[in-house]
Amino acid sequence: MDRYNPQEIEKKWQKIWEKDQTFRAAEDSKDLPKDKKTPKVFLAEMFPYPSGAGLHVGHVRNFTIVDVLARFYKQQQMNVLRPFGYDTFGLPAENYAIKTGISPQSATKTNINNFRKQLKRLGFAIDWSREINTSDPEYYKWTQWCFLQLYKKGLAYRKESYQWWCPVDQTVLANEQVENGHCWRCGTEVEKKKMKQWFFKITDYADELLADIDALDWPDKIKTMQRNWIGRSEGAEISFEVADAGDAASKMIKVFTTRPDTVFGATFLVLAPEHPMVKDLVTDDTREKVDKYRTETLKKSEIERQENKEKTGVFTGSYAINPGTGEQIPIWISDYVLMGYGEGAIMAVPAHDERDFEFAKKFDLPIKKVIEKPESSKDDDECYNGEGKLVNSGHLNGTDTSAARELVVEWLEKQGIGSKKVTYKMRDWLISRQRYWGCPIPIAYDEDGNEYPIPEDQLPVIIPEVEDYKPDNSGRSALAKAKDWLTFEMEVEDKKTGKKVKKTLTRETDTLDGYACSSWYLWRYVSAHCKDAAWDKEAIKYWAPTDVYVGADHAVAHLLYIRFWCKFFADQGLLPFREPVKTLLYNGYINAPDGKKMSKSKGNVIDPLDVIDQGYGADTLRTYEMFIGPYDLDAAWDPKSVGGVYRFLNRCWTLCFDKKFEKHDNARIRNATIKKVTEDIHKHNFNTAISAMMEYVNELYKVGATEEDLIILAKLLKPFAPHLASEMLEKLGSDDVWPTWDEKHLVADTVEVVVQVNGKVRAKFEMNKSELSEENVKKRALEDKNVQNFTKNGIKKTIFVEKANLLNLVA
RNA sequence: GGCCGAGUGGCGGAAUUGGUAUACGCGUUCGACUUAAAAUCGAAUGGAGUAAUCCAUACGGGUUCAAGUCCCGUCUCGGCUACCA
Repeated sequence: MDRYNPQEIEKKWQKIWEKDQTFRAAEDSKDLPKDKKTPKVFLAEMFPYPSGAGLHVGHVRNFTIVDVLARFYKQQQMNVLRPFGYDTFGLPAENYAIKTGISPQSATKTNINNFRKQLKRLGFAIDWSREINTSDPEYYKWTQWCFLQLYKKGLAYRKESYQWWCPVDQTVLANEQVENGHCWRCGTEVEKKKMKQWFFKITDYADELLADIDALDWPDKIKTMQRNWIGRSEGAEISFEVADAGDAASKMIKVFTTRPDTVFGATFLVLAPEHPMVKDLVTDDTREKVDKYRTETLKKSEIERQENKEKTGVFTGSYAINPGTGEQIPIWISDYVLMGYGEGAIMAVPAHDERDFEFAKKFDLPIKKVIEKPESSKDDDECYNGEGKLVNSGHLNGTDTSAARELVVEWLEKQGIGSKKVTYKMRDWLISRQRYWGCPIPIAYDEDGNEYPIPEDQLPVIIPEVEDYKPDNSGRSALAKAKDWLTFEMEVEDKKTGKKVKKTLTRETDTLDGYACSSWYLWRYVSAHCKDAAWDKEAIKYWAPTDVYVGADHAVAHLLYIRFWCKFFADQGLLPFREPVKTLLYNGYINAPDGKKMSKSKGNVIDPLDVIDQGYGADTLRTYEMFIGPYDLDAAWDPKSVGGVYRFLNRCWTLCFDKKFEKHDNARIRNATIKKVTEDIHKHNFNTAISAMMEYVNELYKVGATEEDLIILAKLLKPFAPHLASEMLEKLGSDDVWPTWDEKHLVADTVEVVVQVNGKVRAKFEMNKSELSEENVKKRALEDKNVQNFTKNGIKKTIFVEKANLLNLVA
């Protein structure tokens, strides 16, 4: 008989699947399954950036998880949608173009072709008819359309904002291009430069994005990260009057606090150095020092500002009035107060806030206790930030801090100087990139700088090819160099007269953040080639939302953005659901055999295609990566263990092709294995599902396998090792319908009873299940010499646990 | 500093959620086959001890008839976050 030859059978089955379009799902409304009884399942991985290096083992792990589920559900006769796509915009292609002059368009095409070929060699059950690519005009036409929908509702807008700027390369840098405060290309320290930027108003959805996290079937880790990212805090906004300010515009300073209950303990105010009111608060005496401090802080890089944990600051020369005590308190500026959060100003309560305490100590400012900590409190720090009863707080003395938080706000509200306020750490999503290789923002400007959206019927705004891909020194992308593209004539409504006029407009040269392109691709999949809409209404109703989404990255960014877009489009009546992903699986990384991250520079990269070509084949690779450990944990590659999995598949082969069928009755282990594998796949315990199959095969080797045993084995194996399993099923003349188990086979006639004395195992014996009772077991147990030995001084208590077949005697 | 997760053989990891700790795989050792090696097949494999038995799930306590699992404290590692008022 032939030996197990993965090369041969894998090629054979890949050809068959391609020819038969085995994994094709119903495309549009006409095509959708009428049969409502067959449930649908929509599975996807986070689509990859197709780099020139091709697939790596991390991709294989990610995609195999999806594939196992897709094949498993398909074998269970469900309607499975398992598409694939490429996230192709981005810096690597652009940098490659700058270096080589090869256009990103063409490099991307080459890379996709390579990726597709490799994916096919892994035997993934992909519906290739709906392959998508974000840099395809057919696709980004609809990304631009999405942008316009947000624009129409005021959720895409422009405002001035600081951007990273490299003074040597004369270009704007994305956050990820800034490494420890330095430009990733030339190593120059980067600066912040104020520029007009596009934003999406994700903050409008902050509350819903937060509230809906609870109900998600997502890993807690991600849920917590998203909650922290949104960073909602409830508190109050309080206005402090500036003393002796007269009728000046800056008479009141607004602060945000989560502890309004401590307002009587506010002994000074601190403003962020950038705070616009600082200039009105300085006096002739302090001006020089304040100006110096402000320039120094602004000059400091973010890194320096973070490094220097010691508090710094200067007194402005002005005072504010504490609304509780009526006392005058000094106003300071310090870089520990951030302009971007709350009001950019705080009331400092040094007795009950550690940062304020530190600041007060350093500059010798008064510290006034307003909370009496409860006697039970073990906290013996000088600064107490817990709960307690108020003291030194006028009419609120004796009130609990929790109640006081409400009362203080009510009291301030009556005086018109305070109100409840909620703030978020999350900011609006900055989406403009001064990059060539991205989706053009469909906006143009007239000579006065007025914005005009490109009408939907004129989409897509195509990316023009250029000669030189370098950004120019104005901070604009290389798109600005495409002169023919840059200016054009369009009929628009004149902003003043309201009449239709033809105007010469200049296009926006910023492109969209790549995350915008990936914020809606899951919906494109349901009708990948739909010509007249981003997604087909009927198809989306049938397939979406995504049932299982698998990835290893983008815990907050991408996974928050798709939730935001989903809620937005649901509000426009374009999506019939408010959360895009039901179950999220977040898989771990695969590290090099030494446990370190794989990297080209370290030379420790394992190429999955090499593993296949070494002779192991795709089935071994897939099965190994599922066996390597729990899917959500990082794992180190172990070349020896790959061999172990290959041996296992080889044993499956031998059992099927090289041995005679036996008549042995293996119903028990067969049914137990079906149950274990089925339940484990449902729970995503892929590693233990494979263990169970190994045990099954070991047993069949010992006692001999019947034809039925082998059919079951092949069916269970198919999601993991589809080529081998298909070959086995072909020989056995069986379909691949997922098997069910019969509980009656799992109940044995006899069971092993365990007898413990004081919790330690002292005897084991077989017993007929029908005779299993406390008395019978105890009687048998006491016949045992060992048990007698340990119970010489009598038995105080007997515990019988039927479900564990266990008797514990307390002696 | 804060929040979260983890710590089980030589290694990757199992353990029905409080009920026989160490499944499965790797490695190692022995044996079979072979002129030999590889491959394959079979057996053994937490530690100590001749043995009965004892000791082992990071460490120290506790709850319980019974703890890897629950509670309290300590240590170590990993992730995220970083003056967010």
